[in-house]
Amino acid sequence: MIEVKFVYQLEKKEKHTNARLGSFMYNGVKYETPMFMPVGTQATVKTLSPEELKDAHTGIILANTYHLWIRPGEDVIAHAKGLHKFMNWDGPILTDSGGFQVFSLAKPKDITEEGVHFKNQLNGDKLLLTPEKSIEIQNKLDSDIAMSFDECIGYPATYEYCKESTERTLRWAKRGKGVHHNPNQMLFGIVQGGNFEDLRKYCALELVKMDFDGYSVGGTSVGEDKKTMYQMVEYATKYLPDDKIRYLMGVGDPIDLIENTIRGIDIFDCVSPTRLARHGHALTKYGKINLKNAKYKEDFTPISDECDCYACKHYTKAYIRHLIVSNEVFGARLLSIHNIRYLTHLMEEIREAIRNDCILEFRDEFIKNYYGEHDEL
RNA sequence: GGGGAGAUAGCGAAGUGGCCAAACGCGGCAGACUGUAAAUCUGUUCCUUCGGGUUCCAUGGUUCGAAUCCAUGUCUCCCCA
Repeated sequence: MIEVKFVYQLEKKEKHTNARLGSFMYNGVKYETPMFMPVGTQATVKTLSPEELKDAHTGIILANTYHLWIRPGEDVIAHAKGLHKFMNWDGPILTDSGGFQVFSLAKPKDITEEGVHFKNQLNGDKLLLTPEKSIEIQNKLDSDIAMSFDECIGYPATYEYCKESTERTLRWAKRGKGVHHNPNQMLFGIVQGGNFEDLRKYCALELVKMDFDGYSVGGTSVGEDKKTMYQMVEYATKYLPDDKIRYLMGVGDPIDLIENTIRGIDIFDCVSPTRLARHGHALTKYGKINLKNAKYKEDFTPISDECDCYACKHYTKAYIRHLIVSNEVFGARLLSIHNIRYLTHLMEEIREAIRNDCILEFRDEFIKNYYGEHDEL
């Protein structure tokens, strides 16, 4: 469907911080960064149609190599002429490599130099995912951005472990790059290194030497506090080239989007808007609210008066609460639509603030509202 | 009219002499969730001034001790006429 990979354009750097405004053209459409990417692990952003995603101003979406590998299998998707056709999404797609599943599913003993041994949770089969295999699968999926196969290190981790793991992740990055031949697909390297400045620096510089199409910061949002996360991001972005896109993996808390934009990140992904939605939570300017709370039982106002999403334009908190409490999927859909739109709108505001060189003021104002003295918190 | 079974927390349902303020499920209330093994998980759910107080249909009894045994009553369900 897409003939050439897209090119990131750095358009502006904010005056007082490392925040960046950028863009790229894809399929005749201009996309702007900083951007938030919803996660669609199994070739679907849970409960939402492509039309609903577009209405929520979604740019890139994510899919997952590991999950699509074990079901339906990359060949099925190749036979469908790629992920875009398979799932009817003509916007950009980024595939995660399976590196997060090393963190979430594998045990330390399952990780070897060759790759990572998994047990297929669907049928018990023994699986081996290697850097080469991950790239081969992503080639077949035909996503627009492939990720290097890495180990997402948990937190806390010792210096020795982080060093060993990060060096292996670098070797894996090199091996993956060696077998990556899809001319329509970009390949990103992933900076690991835990919360150790020298390891982050070393990893970033080594990846840059390998010349990837973009760089991401991994190993965050794995249990560390916010201060540590921001530090890890600073350690990494400092050494990444200006002309390449920077992607912070797995981060989606609203304040984290702002803080890490300030530290030079361009794109983010997170399951939180859709998962929180399925669990009954709505993101608002005045904090996260839990619609399951009894106080919304007869609240016949929208989640937000200012929000332009389908859920806010047509439905009340009381109705959505009823749906969630009744375990009706429409409730999860409405909240997913809202939460994704909330984050894409937040990114629009962030871009506007960068344009106006007032991202710090924007952050302070945001925090005042989001964490202020409001009963929603 | 005759025979049988039963009544336990908001609901369903275990428990049939002490380890019972009473399992478990549902419902209720709240919390967590960050490259999705997640429409999941956790806590809590008689009252309380946190010392304790009052409970297992009701009343009376047996017993050191009763949701549990006995008597009577009330109510419910089933079968036969």
